[in-house]
Amino acid sequence: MALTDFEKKVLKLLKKVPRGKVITYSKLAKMAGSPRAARAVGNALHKNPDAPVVPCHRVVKSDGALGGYAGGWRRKTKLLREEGVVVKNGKIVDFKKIAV
DNA sequence: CTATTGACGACAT
DNA sequence: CATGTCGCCAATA
Repeated sequence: MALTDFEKKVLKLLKKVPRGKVITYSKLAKMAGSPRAARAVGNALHKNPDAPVVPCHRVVKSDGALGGYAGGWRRKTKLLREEGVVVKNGKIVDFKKIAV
């Protein structure tokens, strides 16, 4: 998959996110070293070399919306629910409480 | 090197 | 609260 350093960093950070919690693209970008590169982060995840190694579904938008997902936001929502995250109408409930 | 694009963010309307 | 516009960064053509 020839991932770039930036993408690798993002993936690695994402792996650290505990199950049942979520993280925002911007926060991930910030940890990766570029606080405004939320889009670039999304792009990295979209390429999705993750599979079972990186929980892409735990990445959401800054306002608590799910954002996108390679397999569709429906799937993302379902996975989050499985981990104990309550999602309502495409938005995360108590997002602030479960966000890392 | 420049142009286009995309799983975003903040602000204006 | 919903939608639209501009700005952001990195990857790719």
